[in-house]
This record gives sequence, C-alpha cells and structure tokens, in this order.
Amino acid sequence: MKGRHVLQLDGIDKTDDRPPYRQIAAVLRAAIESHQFAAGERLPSEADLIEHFGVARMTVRQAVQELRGEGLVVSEHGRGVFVQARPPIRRLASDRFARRHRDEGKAAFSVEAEKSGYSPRVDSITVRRQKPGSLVAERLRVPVSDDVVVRSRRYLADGQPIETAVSYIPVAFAAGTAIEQTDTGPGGIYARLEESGHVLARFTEEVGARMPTPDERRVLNIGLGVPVLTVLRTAYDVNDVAVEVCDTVKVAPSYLLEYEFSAR
Amino acid sequence: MKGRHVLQLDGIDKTDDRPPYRQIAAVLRAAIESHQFAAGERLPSEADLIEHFGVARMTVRQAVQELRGEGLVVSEHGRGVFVQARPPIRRLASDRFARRHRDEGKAAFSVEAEKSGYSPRVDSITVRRQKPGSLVAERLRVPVSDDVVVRSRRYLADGQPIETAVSYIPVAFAAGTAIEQTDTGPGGIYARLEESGHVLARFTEEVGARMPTPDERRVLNIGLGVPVLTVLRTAYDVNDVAVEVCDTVKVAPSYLLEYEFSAR
DNA sequence: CAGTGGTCTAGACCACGCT
DNA sequence: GCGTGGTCTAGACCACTGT
Repeated sequence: MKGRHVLQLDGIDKTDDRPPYRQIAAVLRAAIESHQFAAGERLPSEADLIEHFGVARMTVRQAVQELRGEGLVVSEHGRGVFVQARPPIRRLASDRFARRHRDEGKAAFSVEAEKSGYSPRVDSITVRRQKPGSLVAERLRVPVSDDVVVRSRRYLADGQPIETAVSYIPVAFAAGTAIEQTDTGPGGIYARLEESGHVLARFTEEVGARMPTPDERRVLNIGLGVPVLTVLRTAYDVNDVAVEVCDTVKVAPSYLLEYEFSAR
Repeated sequence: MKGRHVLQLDGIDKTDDRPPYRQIAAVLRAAIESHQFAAGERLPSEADLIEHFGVARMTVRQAVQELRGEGLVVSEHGRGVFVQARPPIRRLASDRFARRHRDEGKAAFSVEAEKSGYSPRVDSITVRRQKPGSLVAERLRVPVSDDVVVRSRRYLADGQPIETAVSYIPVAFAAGTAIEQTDTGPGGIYARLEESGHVLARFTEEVGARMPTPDERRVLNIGLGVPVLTVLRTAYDVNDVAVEVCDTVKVAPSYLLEYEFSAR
C-alpha cells in the first residue's frame, strides 16, 4: 500500500480527561459520522493509527473495539476494518401477510422490498424434517416426538443480511406440497397452505430483543454492540388450527415493527 | 479476602482449537448458567483467574469482556465483576389496554403485575407542558409550536426498574382533568380521557430495539451489554383523533410483547 | 510474499471502593 | 492500605487475505 492518503485526523489532547483510547475512538467516530470515511470504506490500518496517534497497539485496538461495540465498523481478519453500511430501515406493518399480497403471487418480503425500494434476496435456504423444540411443539400443538418440516433461510436487503427465519410446519400440512421444495412458488408457504385447504385466519407474534449469539453475529454480519429483534409468529387457519410457527431473528437497527389493536 | 472458595472450574484444553480466552469465557458462562455463580454474586477476581488458568492478565480480561458483551455480567470499578440479575419476564398482551380493565379502575401496569405476580411500583413521576418533538407532533397531528402535556414516569417490578414512559397529550384534552396531576386517579390517563368524551377506539404501536444511552443505563440500572425495546404507542378515539402518544423504553430481557392480527 | 487483524505475554501505573 | 478493575506499553507469534 502506498500511504498516499495523509490522515486528516486530530491527535490526542493530554489536557482532555478522557483516556487516549476514548479520544481516538471519538476522532474516528466523528470522521465516520461526517462521512470522511464512507460506508464500506476501509479505516486506516492499526499500524497507521499507531504512528498517527503515537500510542501502543493495544490502545488503538481498544479504540477500534469501541466502534465495533457500537456497530459502527466491522473488522475482517487479514483485510482491515470497514465502516458498516447501514441497511435501510424496514417498517413492517401488520398487514404484511394480507391475503391480497399472496393473491398477487408475492411473498411478504418482496412486498416490503418493493414498498421501501431496496433489492431483496433470500439465500441459505434449507429444508429438512426434525423434531420440534418444546416452544414450537407447544404452539403447533403437536407432540415433541413428531417430526415437523423445518424451512430455514436468510434475508438480505441490498446485499446486507438483515434477518434469519426458520419455519416449522406439521408434516401433515406440508407433505406433497412445494413447502418441502427449496422454491415454494408464488406467494410462498402461506399460499401453498391455503391451496391445500388451510385458509389462514390470524397470526400471533411474540416480540423480544436480546444480544445476538456469536453465531448470529457471523451469519447476520453485525458488530459486537448490535442487538437483534426476535419475532415468533404463529399462523392459524379458519378452524383455529396452528399451521406454522416462524422463528425470526432481525438486525434491530434495520427494523421497525408496526402493530394496531383495538381498545375494546 | 480469604480465598476459601476453591475455584471449581475446568482449565484450558490445549487440544481445543478455540483460543484460551474463548475457552475461559465458555467455562465462566457455563458456571453462570448452571447457577454455580448466583445472580448478583461476584465472579473470581482477575488475580484469581490468572492463577487458576495460568494465563496473562489481558487474556482473562478478554474472556470477561466476552461475557460483558453478552450482558451476562457487569463490572464495577474497584469492586468486582457481578453476575447480572435477571428480572422477571413480563408478557404484554395486546389486550392490556382493554376497557374492562379501566372500568375496574386499574391501570395497565397493575393489571399485568397482578397477573404475573410481582409487586409493581411507579416513581419519578413528573408532569409539565412543553413543545413536542417532530415525531410526536406528527402522530398527534398538532403543530410543533403548540405546547402539549408531558407525563414522565418510571416503572419497577419487585424493586427493579424495568421501563420508562413519557406520555404526550394535547393540552385541549388534558386541561382541567387529573391528567395534569401527579396522581391521575383510578384507571389512569385513558380513563380520564374517556370521561372527557374521548372514548378510545384503537392503538398503534411501533416497536424497535437498540442499545441504551448511558443515561438510560443509569435510570434502568442495566449493564453495558443489555439492549432496550422501544415502543411508541399512539391512542386514537372513536372519531380517529390521536389523543395520546406514549414513548416507552423497556429493559429488553424483561419483556415479551404479544400481538395478534388478522390474515385478511 | 507483504500487509492485515487476532491473540498473547509480562510487566507498569492509575482510579475506585472499602475498611 | 489493600484489593479491585481500568488503561497502557513494547514487544511476540499466529492466521487470514491479497498479489
């Protein structure tokens, strides 16, 4: 690398009562927020920062770690530290599973993408049968000893992962439908369920938030200090039979969930 | 300190491909999750861990930092590292503002408390008039230049703070009612609004999650790695007039929000 | 191969809380 | 004063990514 790009950053102020690593973090944070480093761009290397600020390596590493903790940057071993691109916020209205969308052959995710103007993608799709956990079994009202169909996938917006989802469907409702194929066809799982006679009536969602596991951090490509929203949705048909449970983990800064309910 | 308590922890396995600091973190995590260290209890000091695992100080510090990032422990300068106490989970059903509860003279919070069996408390109640932010003004459909009544308070369960809430009510709907008193009387704000002719019809809630500000961490008494749920609720009367906006910040591990909606 | 971040050592001094 | 965690130094070797 030709270090042609002279660092245009303030130095450390000894009269400042904040410790050096916090000052360095503040300088870098300001540079990022003022777009001196654009989203996706590489920050100066540790060696550069050591020279620029005149401190030991652990000190600049601690500064960078602050920023990772805030989800501002992501580091990649052997490549560098990169400014985190902020995926757009998705507003999820509670009509996102309305039948009119399915009738148009659209899955809920592409409906949202179209409305918000980002390019959607789904990958890491796997389909298998396995025994459900007690949480899922309880909601599906099936014994934990029965296999269910498990569909797992990851959603991306503009190339950034923003959500993982795992659906559980009793085998009796999925057998012989495209639900057990990788591609479920137009309108997705819910359209297939309705075709096979399980007309949907209502959904419940249980919403929480927590810190991601190291595994989730990897799959969702998020920094240390970025929480996730968890949504456990159960779909019921017109006979009040639970036909699907969907367990989703969403990158919190990318989501706003909207619900409406009556005061009755 | 008499180190009478011999550390009953596994050591580092050189054949394990995880780095030592992760192994140490895993050992401590397992000990916490198996209640070998109870909630609120102090972890062994860094000196103890250095001796027990036979590593350098930075290595045990990195392990402890993993746990802080997960919100499992909180460190206190000069005192030690403590296992984070987990307050009870409150399940908030979307019927929590149903009229029948108000008619019985109960506020939503005490209804929940009664159902879940913890002792509720509300403190830090303040009432004032001020100009709303644009977010609130937009939802109340009032100009940002008009004062609104602002009610702020903190909720505690079994003595632990779990939520802060700030309500905004247009002056026209609050003037001359107990809404501008510290004690709003039986049934709370919503009961007073209905008495003055604004019968409630529906609510919308916008749910998100993020890391707390340092200020919120202090008020809610939570550690560095604990996220918050944000819920912005708007109440509408039968004429579809927005009569209140309530901005709440909830300690995420203490909440599960439940919603139901139609598939129509 | 060179350049990057990841992990680790063995020290040092400081700031805080308690007794 | 003593034990605690917070910050820092100046090195070392390793693992990953690129050419």
